[in-house]
Parts: sequence; C-alpha cells; structure tokens
Amino acid sequence: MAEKKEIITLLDEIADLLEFRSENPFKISAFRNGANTIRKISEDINELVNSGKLKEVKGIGKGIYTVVEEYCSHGFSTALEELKIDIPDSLFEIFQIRGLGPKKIAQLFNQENIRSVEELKTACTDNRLSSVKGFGEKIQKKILDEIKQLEVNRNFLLIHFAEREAEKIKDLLSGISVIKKYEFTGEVRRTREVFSSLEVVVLIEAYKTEELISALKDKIIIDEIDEGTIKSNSTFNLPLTMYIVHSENHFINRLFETTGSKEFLRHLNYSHEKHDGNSEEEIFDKMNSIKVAPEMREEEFFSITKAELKKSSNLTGEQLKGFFHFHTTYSDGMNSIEEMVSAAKNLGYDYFAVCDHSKTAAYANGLSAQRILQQKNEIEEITSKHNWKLLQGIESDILTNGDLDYPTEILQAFQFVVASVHSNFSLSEDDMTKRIIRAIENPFTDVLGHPTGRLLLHRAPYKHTIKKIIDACSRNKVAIEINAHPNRLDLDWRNIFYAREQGCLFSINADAHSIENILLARYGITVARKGGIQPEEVINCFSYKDFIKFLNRKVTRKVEDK
DNA sequence: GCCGTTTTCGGCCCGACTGTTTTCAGTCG
Repeated sequence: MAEKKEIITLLDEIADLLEFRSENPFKISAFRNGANTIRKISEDINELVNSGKLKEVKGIGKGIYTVVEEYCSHGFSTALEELKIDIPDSLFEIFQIRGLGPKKIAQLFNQENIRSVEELKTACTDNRLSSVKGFGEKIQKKILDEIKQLEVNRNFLLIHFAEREAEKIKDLLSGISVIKKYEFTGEVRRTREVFSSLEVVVLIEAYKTEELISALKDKIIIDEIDEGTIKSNSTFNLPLTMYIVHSENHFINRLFETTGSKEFLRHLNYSHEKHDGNSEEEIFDKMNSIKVAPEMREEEFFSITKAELKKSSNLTGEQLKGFFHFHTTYSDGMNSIEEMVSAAKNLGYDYFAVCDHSKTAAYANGLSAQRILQQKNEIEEITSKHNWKLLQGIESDILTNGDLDYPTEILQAFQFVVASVHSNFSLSEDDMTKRIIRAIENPFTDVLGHPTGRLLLHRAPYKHTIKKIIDACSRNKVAIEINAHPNRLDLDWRNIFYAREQGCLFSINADAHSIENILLARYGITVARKGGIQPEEVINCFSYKDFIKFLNRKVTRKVEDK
C-alpha cells in the first residue's frame, strides 16, 4: 500500500536524479510525465496497480509500472536506490533551493565537491561560486538569500502538516488514563498560518505526575522536565511543550497565558498574579478588556481602529454556500466538472462557479476560445440534467500590463471572473501594484485571486503595496480572495483588518484541483476568523439571489435566477 | 522511458524569464 503522493514524489525524485546524472532527457521527461499522469488519476492507486489497470494508462509504460508496482508492494524502489548510490543524503536538501535545478547541483557536486547546504553556504560566503562557469554574482547572492530563508523555514510546518502532528499528539494523550483533560494552546489555538511549535495544557492530579511521566516515556522521547513543563523536541515534526496543571483554575489561567502572543499579552499589561480568573471572560474583565477570540489574540488586533470590527467571527464552514474558483480536467484539475460539483454539493454547497485557468496559463492547459465554448456546452448539459446552479467562471491571468488575457467579447461571456497573477513576478513594487489595480478596475473582475502570490515557506509575495490594492478593491467592488490552500492562505490575515475597514468583501476559495481539495476551504475559514470576518462580508455566504445581484453590480450578466 | 506506426525504431519536446553568455542553458509555473 502506498499513498498517491508518495508515488508522485518517487517518480519526481527519480527524474531529478536522472537529470543530475545527465541521462537521456526524454527518459527524464518520461518520469516527470509519469508523475503528472499519476497526479491526475482520481482512482485508488493501489487498486490500479493490483488490477494491472495502471499499465493501460497513457504515459505509464512497462518501466514506470514496474517502479510503481515495486514501491506499492515493498515500500521502496530499487531504481531510486541505485540512482542514489554515491550521493550523500545531505545533498538532497540543496534540491529545495529555488533557482538550483539538478544540472546546476550536479555541476556544484562534481566540480566543486559541494555536498550539503552548509558547504554551499560556505562556498557562497567565500565568493567561490561567482567564478564557476554558468554561475555569477547574482546567482551566488540569490542562493545565499534562499539558504537564509531555508534556515528559517526549517523551523516551521504548514498548517495541514502541523494538523497531522497535532492528531498524533491527541492519540498519544487520549491513551494516557491519568490525564483528566487537555487542550491545545499557543499557535494551534491561535490558528497561525505556519507553525513552529505545538503546545498543550494538560490537567492531572498532582500526585500522578510521576505516573504521567512514565507513561509518556514509554511512547515519546522526553528532552526536558521543568517545573510544570514537559518538552519533547524530536518525537514529532515540531517541538512539543506540555504544561502540566493540577486544578481547573490553573488550567484556565495557563491556557490563557499561553494562548495570546507575547505582544498581545504585553499590550493588555497581563500578569498572572493580578488577573487570575475562573474563566477567560473573567480574566479579560479584570484587565478591563473586551473578550477577544483565541484566534485573534495577536499584536495586530490592536491595529483595528473601528470597535465593531474587534468582534469575534461567527463564520463557520457550513455557512459557505457558493463554491467558486475550482479547477477541472478542462485545465489542470484532476476531476471533471460533474465530479467536482457533485462532491461539493454533497458537502453542502448550493451554487457553483467553475474557474479553470485561462489561455496564458499554458502549463496548466488554460482554455482557448474554442475550449471555452466546449466547456460552456458541457455546463449547459450538466445544469439541465441535474438542475444545478452552476456558472461558467474563469481564473483569468493578469498580464504584465494589467489586462486580463481575453478580449472583452470573451470576458463578457463568463458569468464570474477571478483575476490572478501567475507570471512575471519580479516587477518593481510600483509596477506590480499598478498592474494589479488595472486588473481590479476591469469591469469584468469579480474577485482578486491570491492577492500577494506568496507560497508559504517557499516563495515570498511579489513586491506590491497591499493597502493601495485593497483600496482599489473597495472602490471597484471587487471581492478579495482568501485562498484557502495551505500553501497560500492568501490574503494574509494581517491585512484583513485594513480591508474590512475599507468595507471590502471577501471570497473564501479552496482553489480546489481535485475532489479531496474541496475540504481545504476550512483553512480559509480559520484565516477569515482570525481577521474577525463575519458571514455577511463573504460572497460565498450570500444567498444565490444576492450572489447574482453581486455579479450584476457592474456589468449585466446572463444568469438564470433559479 | 513512452508511444505508435505506412509497427520494433525514431521521435518525443511549453514558453517566458533570468543570468549567464555572446547565442544559450537552466529553471519554473
């Protein structure tokens, strides 16, 4: 048994190593293509292997099938291991540095004997790399910057990976009988976008502490036992701190003082002696503060200028009725329109706007004018078959000059338009801001997609002035996307407060490329809640009638009012 | 390695961008 993701990683890794070893370029792309083919398969990969049906899939031949079959049955790949011979494990971290591909890494390894990120860093600091053929000062500087970022990122996990670690900890703690109750605190309770630690408050009887420690020692490595604190740094993919308390009152107070960020507590002049309470409300009361939701207990909370925007969010996942900005097999999605909508409907969504990639996104199989028509016909067929409220939208690329990548006559045929930047990221701050604002000013734009372009722990946002962009969204009645993909979580929650002050609307979108992805919307909810967003500020929470009103606020669109 | 045929070898192959070159290789979305 193997997970689909593992197979994809395996084939990509083989492709990287083949390239590192300067093998036949077509063989390399066969493996990359194999990885992409598997990525697009929606059936269970193990079943396809067992039944031999994988062999029939275009792009999977005898060679790749053998690799996948071996991995599924035995959990390893002889082909991969053979490619790894004579390569130190430390080299693989270099593959994470953007701008360095297999060929450049091979050059560094073979010519300069660079075998790890550390050695690469030294070579750059000693200015050794700028004189290597094919490298130069700019690349050397870029590598150093990337290494710096990598060193910071090493200490963080994305939210969906951190969640997995938290689940393991839940399993661990639930299995220890002396624990009366526990609750996650710190970054988990604040629902940060990336995590550097996992913290839990644990309640037990005082005389059972030794019993707890011995039960823990059976299952995890304990690195530190301090007064009331137990730490395990290496058992999970994030360091774990457990705060051990022996009374309900202590539980509440420990939970309170470990939830808010240090800056948040400092702003409130919090001290645990003076502000001890039997509930969090009581603690806030003692500080003469309104009650602040756990997820909003950040320094940024104090930048909110309008009192009514400090209210906790009432938003929940069940309130999302509109399912937008999802991709299908028409572009780079894994599932058909019908499969996507049907799955979303089962999860409680009521109306839908498919938004495949536009023509400029060639790498993602973006839609040509002809294929837009084809899709339109299919949508008409499906809607009449199921009586679905399904609209044809598009995720249109914002070109370098700020135009969307279809002429007006095509744009006006869409019923919903998400405008996003997918290329040419390195404009100056001024140029990028103007580019995005021009797209916002386009009368057909409904939503600004992933506004900052960041990929968490991977790529910094492009240079831009976010306040000017938010102002433009407010002026032009364009909703700002909260892209819920764990890699993005973009708009950053820190900018939500300002956007709300300008009266902006938001659109929470999973940017789903598969049925499984639909569930990612929940991370968008956590981000929105962190910014205090209420359901009436989210276009996905509108009734279908109000959503149509929203669509027709600037241009008239033909939408059947079902 | 995969595909497909006028079938067992020959062709396959995004395109823009960047930084290095001096006409291109490598990377990336």
